[in-house]
Amino acid sequence: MATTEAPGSTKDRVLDAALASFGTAGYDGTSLDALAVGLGIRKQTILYDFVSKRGLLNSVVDRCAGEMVSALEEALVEDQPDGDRVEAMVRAVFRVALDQPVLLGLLREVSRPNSPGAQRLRGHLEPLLARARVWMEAEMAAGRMRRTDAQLLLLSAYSTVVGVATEIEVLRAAGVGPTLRPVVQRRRELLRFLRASVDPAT
Amino acid sequence: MATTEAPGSTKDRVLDAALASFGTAGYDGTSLDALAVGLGIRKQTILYDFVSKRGLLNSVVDRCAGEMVSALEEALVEDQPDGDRVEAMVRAVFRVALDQPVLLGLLREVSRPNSPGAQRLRGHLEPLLARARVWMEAEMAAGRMRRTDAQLLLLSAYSTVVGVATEIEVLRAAGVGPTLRPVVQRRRELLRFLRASVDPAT
DNA sequence: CAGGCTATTTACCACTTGGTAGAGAAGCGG
DNA sequence: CCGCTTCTCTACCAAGTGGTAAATAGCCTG
Repeated sequence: MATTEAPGSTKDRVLDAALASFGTAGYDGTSLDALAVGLGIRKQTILYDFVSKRGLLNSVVDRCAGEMVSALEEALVEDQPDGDRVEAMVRAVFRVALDQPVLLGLLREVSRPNSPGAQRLRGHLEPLLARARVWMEAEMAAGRMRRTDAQLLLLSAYSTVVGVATEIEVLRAAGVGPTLRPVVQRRRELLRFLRASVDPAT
Repeated sequence: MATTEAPGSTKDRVLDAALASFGTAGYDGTSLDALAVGLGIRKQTILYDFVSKRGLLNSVVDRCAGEMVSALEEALVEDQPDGDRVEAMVRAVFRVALDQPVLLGLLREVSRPNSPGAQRLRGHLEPLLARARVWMEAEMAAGRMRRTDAQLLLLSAYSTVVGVATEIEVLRAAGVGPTLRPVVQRRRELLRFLRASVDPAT
């Protein structure tokens, strides 16, 4: 009856492996057979739980988007009086991303338009984006935030996060160890950008 | 005897179509059959010119990297006395990217490590990066540039460019037309970041 | 016209893909 | 022990994959 799956269950292990494979090899580059062999099970066991490859992708996206969204909501609940809610969100996103780098791979794979799962991801993120948009517009109307295009600003921030994925991977490919520095630097950069776009002065 | 192919030739048309397909559908998501049908030719005609699918990808990467590199070299030759060579390079990259957005798709596809073609792209870009690195280190030694990690700075800039690809695509997916604004904004942001990292003061 | 060279075709092949059908197996309440 | 459900397996399939072999057509040169 429990909708949550015990960690370590077959279903959960499949989700983990699929997340990793989709994120690194891409959707088309992932074969159910290879996935199953890697887990020591048969492909049909995967299909029993997820019906189809597409269904598997959807489940992976759902789980990841869920984690991301709940992390964001949590960051928003910590009601800093009016203390930088923006900063809290950015930090939350980067924390999740650093805890589970594989998530970034999936995010990038799924951020490609026409990619299966792109639409599904949008479905998860859209309400959050909408909330952020109306909040920003309220702030702007109240003069606590500089007038700017909320939609554009949010999407720019989003693409920066996805860019971090590329950055980490490129760095690793260039031989630079998985240092924390560039990520921190980039977070600082993003924050500065957001603040500059938001500061009522200027 | 000419190594360059007349535009409009079959080989060139294949390269164009392959670039588009690799950039949007990805390498694994591209089938030679589909590619051929789209061009009104037979798959084996493609294989005649490029030997294998991998060879086709290599040729596409070679051509694109060539355009990018020559654009950069050209920007460097315009010897602004010591006038922002950095700015000239950034502008050159963005100009190429805007003229041929499909290029960004490929760049992103190929920026994934373990991706076929990633290594090849690195092979093309490495000498350029090396040159930039030694130049920056000379500048730093001369005190005309703030001490910083050249490698890290360059890779960060690179990932920003790739990020533009994501951004454009995400914007389009979100219904925002292919506006120029966010790209310009992002270029300005990158320039500011580079200048800040480079300014001897601070 | 013969003979080679280039370009494109038809015909096939071995293999992998995602997906279906159905058989066991393991547990569990009666 | 029975019957039911849940899960995993073996066996198989149709479609599509990249790739090979060989035939055909055009074209230029001798």
